This record gives sequence, C-alpha cells and structure tokens, in this order.
Amino acid sequence: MPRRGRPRSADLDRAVIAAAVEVLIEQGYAALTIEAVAGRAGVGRPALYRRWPTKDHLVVSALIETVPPLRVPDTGEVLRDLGEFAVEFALRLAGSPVGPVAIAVLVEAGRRPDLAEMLRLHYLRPRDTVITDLIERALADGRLNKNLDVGTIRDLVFGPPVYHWLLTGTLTDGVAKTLVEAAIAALQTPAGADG
Amino acid sequence: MPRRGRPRSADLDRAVIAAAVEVLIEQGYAALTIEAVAGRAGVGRPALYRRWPTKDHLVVSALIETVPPLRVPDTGEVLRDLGEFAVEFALRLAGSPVGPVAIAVLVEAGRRPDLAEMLRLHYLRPRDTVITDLIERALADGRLNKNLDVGTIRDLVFGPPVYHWLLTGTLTDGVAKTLVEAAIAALQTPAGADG
Amino acid sequence: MPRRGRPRSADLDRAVIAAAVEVLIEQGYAALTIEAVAGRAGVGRPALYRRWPTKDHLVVSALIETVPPLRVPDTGEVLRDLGEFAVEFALRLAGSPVGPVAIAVLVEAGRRPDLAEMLRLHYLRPRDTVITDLIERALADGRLNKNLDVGTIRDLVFGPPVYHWLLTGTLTDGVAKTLVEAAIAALQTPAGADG
Amino acid sequence: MPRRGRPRSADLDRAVIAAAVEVLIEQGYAALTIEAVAGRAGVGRPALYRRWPTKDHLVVSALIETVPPLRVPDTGEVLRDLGEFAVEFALRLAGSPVGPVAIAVLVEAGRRPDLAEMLRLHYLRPRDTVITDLIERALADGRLNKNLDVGTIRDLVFGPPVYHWLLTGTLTDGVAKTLVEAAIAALQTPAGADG
DNA sequence: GTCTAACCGAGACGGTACGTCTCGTCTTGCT
DNA sequence: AGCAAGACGAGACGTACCGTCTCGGTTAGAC
Repeated sequence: MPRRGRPRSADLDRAVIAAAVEVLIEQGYAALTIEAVAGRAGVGRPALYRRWPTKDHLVVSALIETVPPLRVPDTGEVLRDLGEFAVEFALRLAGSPVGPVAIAVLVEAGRRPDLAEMLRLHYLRPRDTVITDLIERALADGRLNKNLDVGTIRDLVFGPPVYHWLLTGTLTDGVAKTLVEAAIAALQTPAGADG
Repeated sequence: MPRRGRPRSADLDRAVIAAAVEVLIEQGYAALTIEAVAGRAGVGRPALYRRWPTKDHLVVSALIETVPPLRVPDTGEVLRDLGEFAVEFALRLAGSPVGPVAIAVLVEAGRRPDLAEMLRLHYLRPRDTVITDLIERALADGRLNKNLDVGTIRDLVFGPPVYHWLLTGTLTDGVAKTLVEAAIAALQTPAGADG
Repeated sequence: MPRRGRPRSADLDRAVIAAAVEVLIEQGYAALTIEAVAGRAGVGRPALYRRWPTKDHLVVSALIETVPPLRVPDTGEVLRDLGEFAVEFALRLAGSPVGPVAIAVLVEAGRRPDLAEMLRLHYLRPRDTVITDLIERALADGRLNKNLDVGTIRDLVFGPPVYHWLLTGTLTDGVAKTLVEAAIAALQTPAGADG
Repeated sequence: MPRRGRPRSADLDRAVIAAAVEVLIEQGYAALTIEAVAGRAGVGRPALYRRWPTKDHLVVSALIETVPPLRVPDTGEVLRDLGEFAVEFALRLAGSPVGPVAIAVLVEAGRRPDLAEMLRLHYLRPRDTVITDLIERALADGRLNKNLDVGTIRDLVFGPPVYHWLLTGTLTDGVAKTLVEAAIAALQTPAGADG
C-alpha cells in the first residue's frame, strides 16, 4: 500500500523534537507551547498537529527520543550491578533537566488513558525491562530474598532515592548511594536462613 | 496599628479555596484556570490576584487548607504505628484526587523558589514533622537500626509505595502493606548483630 | 509578490463595520467597545485588532464606509448649487446619528497624528474635494468675490450652520437655509465693483 | 437649619478641579479617569462620586472653573470690538489645551440631557450673554444689517473660524482675522441699500 | 513527463484565558 | 456625616496560544 503524495519529512521530525527539548530545558513543561516549539523549529504549527494530537504526546515523543535507556553494568557481581544501576538511574532523573518533565507527564497521564498507554509502552516498559532482567538475574543467583517478587524489589530499591529527590528537591551522590545500599543490604538472603 | 480601608473578606477566601478544590478534582491541575475558579466561587478575578500571585500559589493554599495532616496512630507498638502510618499515607496520596495535584505542584516548585518555600514551609514541613517524631520514637525504643538517620529511614519506608504508585498509576492496600512491611522488617536491629 | 497565508475575509470586514455602526448609533462613540463590536459581529476580538490598532481607527473606517460623500447638485446656477449643498451637508451632519461621532473623532485626532492622517486622507479630503470644486466653479463664473480664496469661502459658508448645531444641539431646515443664504449673499461680487 | 455631620471640605473641591484640569491638559478628555484625578488630588474616589455623578459632570465643572469668560473690549467702535472679540474667542478655543475638551463634552451632551443642561446653564449661557450684548449694541448702533437676528449674526461671525479649526486642526491669527473680518464686512448695512 | 495527493510555510479564523485597569459601590476606623 | 483607604463584583483592555482552516507553492510517487 504505497502512500501517495509527498511523504513527511524526517528532518522536520528531528528539528521539532530538538526544539521541544530545548524549550523543556529552558522553560519547563508547564511553559511549553506548541507555538514556541514550532517557531523555534522553523516550522508551521499544522506540521506539528499532523504528527502529535496534543502537546503531551509531543513531550512524550521528546522524552522517548531524548532519554536513552541506561546501560546496565555487568561487573560479574550482580548485586553491585543492581546498586550501581539504581544510583545512576536516580541521579540522572534528579540531575537532568528533563527529570521533572518526566514526572509531570506521568502525573498528567493519570487522567489521560491514551497518553498513559503511549508513555508506558514506549517509555516506561523498555526502561523497566532492563531493571526487571537485572533483578531476575540477582534472584536466580540466589543473592536476593526469594520471598519477594521482582516488582517489590524494584520499588524497595528504586523508590527511596526517587522519593528523597521529590521531597527535598535534591539528590546527592552520597544520599543516593546510602539509600540504595541500605535497601539492597536489607534484601539479601538472610545469612542464617539457609544455615 | 489599625488597618485602614475595607478588610478582606474571610468568606471570600473560603469560597475561592472550595471552588479551587472542586475544579482540581473535576478537571485536574493542568486544566485549572483562574477564570474558572473565580467564576465558580462567584467572585471577580482581581480578588484572586489580590491574594495569590499565580495559580500555583492558589493551588498550594488549597492543598494546605484541604489536606489535613494524618493522625499518628499510637498503639504502644511503635513499629506497628510507623507501618500503619506509612501505608495510610501512601494510600491517601494515591487514592485522593488531589494526590496528583500535590506531585504536580512539587515538580513546578523545582523552577520557582518562592513557590517551593511556600510549599515546604506550610505543607511539607508540618506533615514531615509527625513522621520525623514517629521515627525518632522508634529509634529511641531501639527498635530500628541505629546506624541509619531519620531521613534515610523515612525514604526507605515511604519511598517504595509512593514510587510504586507513580510508576504503575495504582496502589492497592496489599501492595502498600507488603512494601512498607518489607522495608520495616529490613530496618530492624539485626537479630544476630550483637550475638 | 504572492501574499502568503490565509487571506483576510472581506465578509468579516463588512460584518464588523456594520456592527460598529450599529453600536455607534445605539450607544454613541464614548460607549463603543471593541468587545461589543466583536460580539455583535460574531467575531473574535483578535480579528479586530489584526485590522485596526485602536477603536478610533475602527470608527474612522466605519465613518468612511458608512457616510457616502454627498452628491453635488448641478442646476446650472452654481450659487444655488453651492447653497443647497451646504444646507444639505449641515443638515445631514446634524441629523445623522453619526454626526456627533465624526466630531468626536475629529477632536480625538487632535492628539493622535496617525489617526488624523487617516481621517484627513480617507474621510475629509474626498468630501472636501467636491466642495472645493464647486466653489472654484462659482469663482470661475465670476459669481463670488474674487478677493477671497477657496478655503475662506468654504469656512464662511459651511461654518455658520455647523457652529449653530454645535452650540445649540439642533439645526432646523430654516436656520440652515437662513445662515447659508446670508453667507452666500454677502460673498457675491459687489454690485458696484465692476460698474 | 444647621446641617448635621461633618461638612464637605471646600479645599477638597479645589484640589479635585485642579487635578482634573492637569489630567485633561496632559492626557486629554478620553484618557481622563476618575481614578487618576482622585489619585492626583490625594483624595478617595468616593469623595468625587459624592460631588459629581459622572466624569463628564466633573469635566464640566472643571471647564466652568477654569475657563474664565473673555473680557469684552470696548474701544468705542462696536464693530471693531465684535471682531476683536470673535478672533480672540476662536484663537483661545483653538489654542488652549481645553478647547478640544469643550467640544468633546459638547458632543457627549448630545446624548445626555442632564449634562447638556448643566453645560448650557453654567458654561455656555454666561459666555453667550456677553456675545449677545455686544451684537445687540452693534445692531442698536445701526452698524449691522437689521434684517438679521442676533443668533444668526453670532453664527455667521463665530462659526467660520471655529469651523476652520475643527476641519484643519489649526487656526492661525491671520486666518481667524481674515474670516471674522470678511464676515463682519458682509454683515454691515449695505452701503447702497438705502441710497 | 505529466498528474496528483500529501506535504510545507504562513497566517487568518473563532475562541479562551491571561493579568491589568477602571468602574461605581461598599465597608472599615478615624475625625 | 465626611473622609482616606481599600476591598468588592463587574467587565473591557490588549496579548498570547489554542486547534482549525485556507492559501500558494513544493515534492515525489503513480501513471
């Protein structure tokens, strides 16, 4: 079914996403307007509406394109891998200018099912997959308490530093490490459990 | 120092806050409009601008007035108190229609120092105080690992259920309990630590 | 030089002018509001601002479109033509609901050079041209005192009835005729001047 | 009948009128605001509303207080007196910053009977009286055509320079003199009328 | 090589909300 | 009762964007 007519320009897609990221970083999510993005990209507004139905869809696209999934460390020691990954994850969320944007979209998705689906399918799931794999590796190694499921472990390890950042507005390297290590230490197979 | 001129009407304050809460619940934070709030409260827009410089300040005021600090349980067993409180806290955040509003404002406060100050001073601090007290009681009882400070414990206990809610958009009673209990269990003074 | 973008709608121009005239007649110049005109024309306010920078420019446009230049009589007797024209002119100014509007704009133009230019160029000049021509015809016929220039004659003939209307708020047919005829009688070539 | 309560302050009346005149001169009639006048006079708005029902009544009051009736010259030659007076009158109207204000109010009075009454009673009539007296003196001297009544003469003499000013926005000394003298010359008892 | 459908920019359209200004009124405490 | 101060409901101001809709002009596959 070969489409007729002039095809959409991929350059234009890239220019718009880049412009959107610039605006998000400079002005934040609430201040982002379609007009500003189109203007900065040197593009007409209809070209944006042709591609994204709302500004939130555009922002989700921008997040997807802009925030690459973290690389999973593989040092051989799976718990160390998990800890380093969690610290890295939280620090990047807190340190990047698009961290707050991600939260804002997450909240907005609460009222908008189609946005939520797009977000979970293209943004959250791919990033969660690597985490899940990592935790499953740890469980398979017998390094983590087998009574806990993967989701619970994820929440216990990643939740504390993220919560800290939300509550205080900051997240230092030290705090992130302390929280993650405390969580992981507590989740390890009890020393005497198999003795 | 006798105030001159007509004093501001307290009834009006109440009517506006009530209208703001209604709009927040029905339409959400992003869709809240000064115009709509003023209209619903039967009030002119200037009366709002006289009191709150931006819609965010209004929303923070609404949160402060509307979300009462949770009652701290006191069963005699301090760890049980802490667990129940944390579960209650997370469930209310996830279950109330103003939960997402609080997160949205928190995120916006990241770019706006005056908003952040207002939020922390009148909303977060009073609610944090009861938590801190509760954890300090638990520490004093020797029920929690003394190597951890109060903030760390707070993040480890409250972070996981909140993170779960943010990530998945839901938080059941069961999940909240599981996460909080797992966290608290892990934080207790190691049984064999002094053996 | 091909115009880019969607062209402005001529229907809209007409609707707005018509609405403006209605409001001017019903409420008068001072009470005319951009909002009211836009509302009555079934048009958004920005569409008005796109065309006219201020309400005065809009009113001048309305005058230009609405008040057609008077037809010059041509009975063969040039002085009679002039007299009838002046009477007609003054009566229409005094009798039309937009007469006071014209004066109000004229006064406002005193403080606003761009408004004055617009008014003189598109409203006053075309209407003055027919008067000037008529007077020049009369001069050429030798029917008017050659010592007076065209502008002076215009002021002497048209000034009295207009002044009467301004001062008293009314202008009857009889008064207009009396004033104009007295003026013209006085301006005729003195009987003995060429004897 | 001793009025009860605190009497109104006459100083306040004066301060408000003075402030109104300042604003009229600086900003013009259209831009005059009750708020601005009250502010400049250092007075509360209610004090103004207690005295004048609308801004137009205030402006009329200001005109009355501010524009003193012209002095009538008395050189013995009554026609010269009339001519000098008319020139002076028109030049002051055209030259003073409150000239346009008077016209604006006059126009507005066309829609507002109570305003018109106030204006005619306290502003126009006293100024017209001296003109009427002067013209009657000239008629009594037999210097003016007896077939014309006082009002007609007034319009024929004063109308042309005022009309010139309205139409062109300017009025020079020379133009005013030319117009008035031409009018008066034409109104004199025809030399050959009784010969 | 046309044809032609979909793209592109520009920008007008009816709207909505913004934050501000002024209106005319009302409510304080003081004089 | 008058007064300054200033809050009140009302509503217009001029601006910024919204999402949609023409325009003239371009682009590239289908004929």
